[in-house]
Amino acid sequence: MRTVRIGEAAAAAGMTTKALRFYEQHGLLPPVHRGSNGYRDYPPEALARLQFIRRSKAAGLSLAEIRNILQIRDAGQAPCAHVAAQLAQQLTDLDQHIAELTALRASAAEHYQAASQGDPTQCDPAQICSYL
Amino acid sequence: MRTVRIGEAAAAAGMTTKALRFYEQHGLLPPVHRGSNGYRDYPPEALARLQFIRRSKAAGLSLAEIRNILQIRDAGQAPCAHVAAQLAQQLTDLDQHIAELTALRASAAEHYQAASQGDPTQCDPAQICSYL
DNA sequence: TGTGGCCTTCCACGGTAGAGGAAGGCTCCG
DNA sequence: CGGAGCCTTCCTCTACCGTGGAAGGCCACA
Repeated sequence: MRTVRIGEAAAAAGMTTKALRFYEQHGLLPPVHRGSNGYRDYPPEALARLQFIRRSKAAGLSLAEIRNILQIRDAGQAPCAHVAAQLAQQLTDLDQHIAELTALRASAAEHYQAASQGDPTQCDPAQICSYL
Repeated sequence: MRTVRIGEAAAAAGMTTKALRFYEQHGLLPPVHRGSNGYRDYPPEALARLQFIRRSKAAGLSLAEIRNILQIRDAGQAPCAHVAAQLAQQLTDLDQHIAELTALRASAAEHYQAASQGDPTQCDPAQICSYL
C-alpha cells in the first residue's frame, strides 16, 4: 500500500482536488503529511474517510454534520448514536420542507388555474397582473 | 393622495426600507422622484406595485421572475400569458424538487432504521460509521 | 532543454434576498 | 437649541459548497 498524491486520491474517491483541499481546510480531513516538495501525501486509509464523506453527502448530510460525526469517531467513540439522532433530525426537517413545498405547489396550481383561464383583456394594468 | 417617504411606503407594504432600496437597485422599482433633500418620494400608485411584488413572492416567484413580469407590464402589455407560463414552469420545478426530497427522505429513513437498530460495538472504526 | 502535467498558494465568484452598521444630513418637537 | 427618528450612501456579511483562475514550483519524458 503506497501513499498517493492529491490528484490520485481525489480521482479514487470521485472528487476533485479542489474539494479535498476544501475539506482539509474545513476540518473534515486532518492535515495530511507533506513530502519534501510540499505535496500532500495521502495514506491508503484516507480513501475510506473520503468515501464516508461521499456516502454521507449522498444521504443528505451537510458538511458540518459530517464533520461532527468524524470528530466523534476521531475522539475514539462510535458515532452511531449521534448519526441516528442526526438522521432523525433530518427526517423531521425533510418532512417540514416537503410540506412547505407541497403547500406552495398547491397555491401555485391555483394561481395557474386562474391565470390560464382568465382573460388578459380583463386584466387591470394598475394591479400589474390580476392573477397573482 | 399625497406622496410618501420610503419608511411609510415600506410600512404600508409590509416591507423594510432596505428591501425597497434593494428592489429599486435591482430593477423591480423604477427610479423614483427625489425631493429637494434627496429623499425618495413615492406616489400612491407605487403601493400597488409593492403589493404585487409581495403577492408574487408569496406565490414563490423569484425576484428575477417578478422583474420579468413587471417589465412586460411596463412595456404596455398584459403579462398574464407570461405569468401562466412562469407558473407552469414553477409547477414542474416544484414537482421535481418535491420528488427529489421525497426520495432523499426515503433513503434517510432507511439509514435511520439501520442506525437505530444497529449495535455500536459492531461498528468498524475504519469505516467511520457502518450505517452510512 | 523544453514542454506538458502535476502540485502549491491565495483571491474572487456564484446565487438568494436582503440584514447590519457606519458616517453623515434632514426635520420635527419641546 | 438639542435630541429622536427619519433619510442618504457605501461596505460588509449571511449560508452552502465548492469552482475558476493566476502565479509559480516540481518532475518526467523526448
